[in-house]
Amino acid sequence: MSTIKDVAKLSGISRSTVSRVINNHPYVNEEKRIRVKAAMKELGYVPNSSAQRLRGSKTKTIAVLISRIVNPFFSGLVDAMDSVATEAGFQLILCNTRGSKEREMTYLNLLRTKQVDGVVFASIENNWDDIKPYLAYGPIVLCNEYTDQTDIPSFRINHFQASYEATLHFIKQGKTRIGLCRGDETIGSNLGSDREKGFLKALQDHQLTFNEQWLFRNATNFNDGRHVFQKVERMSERPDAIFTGSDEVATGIISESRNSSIHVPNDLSVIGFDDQQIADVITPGLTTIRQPIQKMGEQTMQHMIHILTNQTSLIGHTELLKTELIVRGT
Amino acid sequence: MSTIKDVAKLSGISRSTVSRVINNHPYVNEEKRIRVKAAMKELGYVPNSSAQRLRGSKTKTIAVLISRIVNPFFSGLVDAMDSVATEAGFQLILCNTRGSKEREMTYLNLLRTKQVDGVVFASIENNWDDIKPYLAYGPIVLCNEYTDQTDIPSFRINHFQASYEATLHFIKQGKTRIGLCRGDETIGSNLGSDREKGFLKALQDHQLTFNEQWLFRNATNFNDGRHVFQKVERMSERPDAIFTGSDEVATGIISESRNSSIHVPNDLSVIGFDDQQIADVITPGLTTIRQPIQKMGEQTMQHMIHILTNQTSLIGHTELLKTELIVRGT
DNA sequence: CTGAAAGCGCTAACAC
DNA sequence: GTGTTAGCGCTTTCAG
Repeated sequence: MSTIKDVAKLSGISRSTVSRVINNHPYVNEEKRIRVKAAMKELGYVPNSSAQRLRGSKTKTIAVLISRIVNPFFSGLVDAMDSVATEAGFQLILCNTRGSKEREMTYLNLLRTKQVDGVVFASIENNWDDIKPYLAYGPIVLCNEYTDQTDIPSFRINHFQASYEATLHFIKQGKTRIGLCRGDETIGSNLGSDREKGFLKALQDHQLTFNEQWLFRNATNFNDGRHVFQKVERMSERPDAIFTGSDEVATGIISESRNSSIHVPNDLSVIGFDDQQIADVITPGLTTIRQPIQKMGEQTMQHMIHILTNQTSLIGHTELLKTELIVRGT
Repeated sequence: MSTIKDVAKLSGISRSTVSRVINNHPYVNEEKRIRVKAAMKELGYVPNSSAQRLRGSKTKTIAVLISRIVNPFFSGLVDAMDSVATEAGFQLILCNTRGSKEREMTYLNLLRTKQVDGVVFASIENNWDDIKPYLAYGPIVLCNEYTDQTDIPSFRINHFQASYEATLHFIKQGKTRIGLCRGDETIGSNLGSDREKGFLKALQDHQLTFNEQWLFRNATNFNDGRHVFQKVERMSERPDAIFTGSDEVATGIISESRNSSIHVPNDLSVIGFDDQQIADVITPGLTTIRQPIQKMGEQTMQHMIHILTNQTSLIGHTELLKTELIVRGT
């Protein structure tokens, strides 16, 4: 493994000038620049990034925290972020927390140990109070998630409103016994509770009462959806519509309904969230709320890179992206 | 940001001993160990990983190359690898090549610049000749992909055989005009060509001829599947069955067929690859070849970590995992 | 068991 | 424009 010293020796030029060539400094004699480049090529020299990092304390690496990469919502987000990051010369460390608070803190420590320049939270497990101290070590940007305990930048949709609209759609269709699936109750996040509030507000605005039995907690994936349906099946008083927090859950419900006499959408309407590929392909087509996933990921990463590049953060900058209700068969 | 020097000063103990405490060396006086730990805590000290890397030339980081994270096959693979890596204290850098040779080489350079300890190829774009030289900088392990140009470890299925079996299934059902979708033609990879060979061998063994028109190249995602169907629709002599390289492509074909008079599976049978969630949910259910994605990812990462930990590689070790034909409606 | 000291490879003043 | 030099923060001989 050759070092800058070897290049200097071979080319007969000092280390500092070699370094200048590496970093494209101006004011380097053209002839020497060529000699240095030739030596670098001959030795197959590449700068050692650990040394550069130690010296410059920049890693050109960003940690992206998500709960499950296999969820198309998150892989879409990561994909969008990756495009922007790559373009700007940054790498991404994949931080798949699997919903674990401990793992989230472990990843957050990458910031303290200078292994990453910044952290993007696309899912959030811990209370903000526990995360806040890490702001001292580098920028943190939120994507999708948010909390009223802080005003750091967040790129997301208005979950209250989206939820209100979905519920309203049910009501307009004459549904009166409307249920709700929500995800885990993360203390530090307002996402789930805002969705619940929007849902309840819509019911309240139309004089509908809510049966607590129709609130399904911790429903986040396909199998959870199947279990939700099984529970519904066993109920004496069943909901006639369910607003789910994700297309995966909704798909699980629809899939499981096929083994039963309860018909979707005649007996049970379903609305999903995200507008994933599957929503368009399943029969009946899944009515769902489309999130601008790509835009959300791109804007988040652009902002992070802006902070990292210009050292200035737009504190309190919250970008609210538009959602759209996609009406299909369910 | 406090350093080892600060800890040494505060505790009144030398840097070397502090370092020993950090690294859990034996032979450190218990009382001193406690004093050091107290000082570390008081200062909120964390070792700077760039310095550790520079000194020790270990990064505890592995690069995973895939072509598209939004493909459920790859996100499943990454998820499995991540579990194993995290468990062993390694991080993953996500290398989404998007099918670009250049980007693949850029990522491969992480190995040269000592930013990662090893590289896993779960997709491969360049010719092996161009990748080979990088073996000098660290271990490379293949997952899913392979090439006969090298015998480095590979964890994968037998694509020839899987393809043969799928084609045989069509033949047993009385199909005679069988088409094939394959992905990009990567020079360095045998995957696509082996699938094609298995397919052709099955036809040949049953005295069926192959119409070149029914070979669809560069079909890798949902939209490609839709285009394939559109092409089929315009043909005067249509295939009565298509073996696709992925469930995504198959889903695209089925989805597009709904706007046409060609009925799946009556007029056109389809077999997918991977057995993704969607195969079970779509109607009609998609017949497909199940790959042991999780096991493949886990074994690959276990092997990589084994190499990194024990400095020994099982050259020529190819693990062939079992596939299973899942028969559904198409 | 512990401390002093020598670097790992690189960059950035600083002087020429 | 260019070379000399002093570290960045850490680990690891090598003596004690």
